[in-house]
Amino acid sequence: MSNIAYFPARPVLEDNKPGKRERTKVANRQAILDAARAVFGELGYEAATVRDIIRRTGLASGTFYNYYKSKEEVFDALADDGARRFRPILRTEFEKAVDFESFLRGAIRAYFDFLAAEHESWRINRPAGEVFPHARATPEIQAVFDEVHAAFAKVLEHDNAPAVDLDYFAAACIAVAREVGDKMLERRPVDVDGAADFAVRMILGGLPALPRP
Amino acid sequence: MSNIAYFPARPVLEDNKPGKRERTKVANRQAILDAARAVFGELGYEAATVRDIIRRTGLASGTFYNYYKSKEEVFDALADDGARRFRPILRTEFEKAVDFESFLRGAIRAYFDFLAAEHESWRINRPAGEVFPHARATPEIQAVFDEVHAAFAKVLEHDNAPAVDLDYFAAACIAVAREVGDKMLERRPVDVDGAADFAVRMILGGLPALPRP
Amino acid sequence: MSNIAYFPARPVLEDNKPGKRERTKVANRQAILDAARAVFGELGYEAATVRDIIRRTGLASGTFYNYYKSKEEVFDALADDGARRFRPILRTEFEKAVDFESFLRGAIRAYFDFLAAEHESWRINRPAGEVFPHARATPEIQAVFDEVHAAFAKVLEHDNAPAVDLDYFAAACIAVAREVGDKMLERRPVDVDGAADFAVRMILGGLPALPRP
Amino acid sequence: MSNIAYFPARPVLEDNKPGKRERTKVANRQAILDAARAVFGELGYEAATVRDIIRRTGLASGTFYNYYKSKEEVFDALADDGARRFRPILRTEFEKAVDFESFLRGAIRAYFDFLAAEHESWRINRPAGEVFPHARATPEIQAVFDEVHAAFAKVLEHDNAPAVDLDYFAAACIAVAREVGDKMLERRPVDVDGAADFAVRMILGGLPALPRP
DNA sequence: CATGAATGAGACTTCATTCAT
DNA sequence: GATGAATGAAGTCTCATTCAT
Repeated sequence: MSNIAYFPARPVLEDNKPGKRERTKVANRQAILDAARAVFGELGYEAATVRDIIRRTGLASGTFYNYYKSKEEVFDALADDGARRFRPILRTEFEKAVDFESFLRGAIRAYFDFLAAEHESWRINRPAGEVFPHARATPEIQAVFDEVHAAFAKVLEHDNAPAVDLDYFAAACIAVAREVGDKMLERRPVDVDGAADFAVRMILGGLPALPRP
Repeated sequence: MSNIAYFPARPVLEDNKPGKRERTKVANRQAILDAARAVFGELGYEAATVRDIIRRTGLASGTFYNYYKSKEEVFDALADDGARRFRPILRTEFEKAVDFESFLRGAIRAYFDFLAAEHESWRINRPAGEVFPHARATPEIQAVFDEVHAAFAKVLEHDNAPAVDLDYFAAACIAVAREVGDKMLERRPVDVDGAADFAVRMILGGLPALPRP
Repeated sequence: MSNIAYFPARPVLEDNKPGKRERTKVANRQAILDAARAVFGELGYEAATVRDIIRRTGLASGTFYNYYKSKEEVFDALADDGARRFRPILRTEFEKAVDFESFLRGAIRAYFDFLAAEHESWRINRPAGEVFPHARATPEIQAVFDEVHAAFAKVLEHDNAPAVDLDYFAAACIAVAREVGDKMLERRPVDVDGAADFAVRMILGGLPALPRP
Repeated sequence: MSNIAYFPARPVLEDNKPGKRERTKVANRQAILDAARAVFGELGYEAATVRDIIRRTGLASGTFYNYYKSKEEVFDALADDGARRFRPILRTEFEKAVDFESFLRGAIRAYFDFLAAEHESWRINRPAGEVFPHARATPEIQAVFDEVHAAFAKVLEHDNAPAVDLDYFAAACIAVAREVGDKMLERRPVDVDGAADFAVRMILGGLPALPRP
């Protein structure tokens, strides 16, 4: 069933395929990222040490520092990574949307799907009360927030919706999505549809609009 | 309206005049708490060390351990302290409330007032992106959440409001309050009334109910 | 023959004798200094590491840092120590002197005696070409130089000697003393008298005044 | 006057036009030397690392090791370089000399000229108290010292001067030259003539012979 | 109880050097 | 011969915690 080709040691450089060096570099960077994700997941950000991450990669200690300067830097790389993967998804939702409601529904649904998929890597053993990693404001994460903000502005304008305090509103929406998403992950089975429906109704109509369980 | 049993008030000493030993002990404990608040404020929780706290205290290093076992413990004491001071306020609002709306408005307003007052102690120099200290789920903070939860349940029942997913709802409300509160603190002048109005409307009616700026 | 009193464990604090704590502190500081002297002697300044010094003291690694911040700092302490011990000797010579010649002779003689006495601690295994530790300009060493300078000025003035470029002259005298002293230490037996006589004559009369061997 | 055999001159390539590989090799070696000079000048010998030198070179780290085995080796190459350039100068002075005085004057003058010319490369940013690089006794530097020693012996013998302790004397002369030379470099404007005159008189006649400023 | 020096584990980091490309 | 990433030994130093005074 497997048809994975086993590459011979000597890299073929016919076209502009990267040489072996380049490939190990990429692999190492990824290995560090993976190890870091696992370690942060198990110990939480604070308790984790660079040492722990290194140990898990199997690389030499010095190698870590060829890629990242500190625990903080890997962490941000990790966070950015998530944000960077989410942005195109968000953009797609924006493009598909016809009005605010459809955008909101699509975005939240996409976010919850994303959360559920990422869940495994992050949720394991996180010390109670430790902050969700994406809570840190890396530039990439900030960009996502900004994008949400901008999308809201555009879509609401398109709807000829009356002006609101967009700063507060976007913050509140993100907060609702984050918190409900968090709670969603704690339930079994994980009910993305239900959670998304709740969050959307909450934002669009507040308490009276909430679904009856 | 309220018949929730609270923890007993701090026992009042007969003559209200603690002996010397007692006074020193209380003073030391307070000194540590104050130093810790300042240090956490300046360095953030992670970067702060027990050493830093001790240094600022002026006490001997060993003395610290007569009061707290670790940085985490002081932090929790600090957080609990906030929660413990907020709980009676919350309780008062609960007692004054006549329906859900009045409770929500009162509670949020009280929370924002509380935030604004505490602001000074916490906000200074916090590294960008660091999590607000009250984000940690200490028992005392959890108790506040639980209390909100319970109060919501009672008040909504009293209103004969239709059932909702209280867990999601309370989480969402707290999230909105927290986030809008945070944003409020960033604006000058700090507008408690406006922020509270926004949060309440958001929760009660969602987007269509929001105030026009 | 020995009448050294063995002090009981419990320190007697009748008068202001230092307690045990104080005494270990002094002892530790001295132990570090001694270890450092030995290590610098054996490995040279550059090759020596803080670790080496610690190892030799038998103290815990952290203890070192309770006393000195770095290798450099111990080194300077060591150098200062020498300078600090030499200054009173120099002063005495200054006070005994009746003219420049007697001061010069006394000072150089004292310096060479000092060198010879210190010799043992420093000379062992010093890598060829490594600089003599007193070559570093610590404040205390600078003070000795300044004192020589000042003494020269005073004594020459007292002699009604014609003005010379004191800066060059003092530097040259110190250089001669240092270098001849160094060479002196390499010979067996160490001939302090001969070396001092050479240096003094060199300074007072140059080549024609030198002793015939 | 001189019949001292010197090391052979650098072999002149037949066509004076090195092949490409040869040119690169020479250029790299020189680049490393230049970078090292700069780095030692800026950081001092001890603080400087091979890394620093490589970085400044722009070469790959591995390349360094095709030329030198260690920081020490480059340093010695650098020092030797100075000594090697100075030796012919010294030799010329020796050949021109008619007696001790003329040799001494010529040699010191030449040394101070040399110092003043080299000054720029070395003096910049040298940490206070760090030793002048040529203080290290590399073989090539030792050779200069030995040559001074030998020249002194020959010239003094030629002068039918009475025997002196040549070892002390040469050491003292070098010390005076070094120290006065150092001080000379600190003054503005740099007065080579004055400094040389001072050093020569000091050696030839001691204090009474010094110039009045 | 307060004190504060000693402890030593261990985190962080750099560096010289190697070696596959 | 040039390259530059990987290596891992080793050094620096901090920190929480203990415990004799």
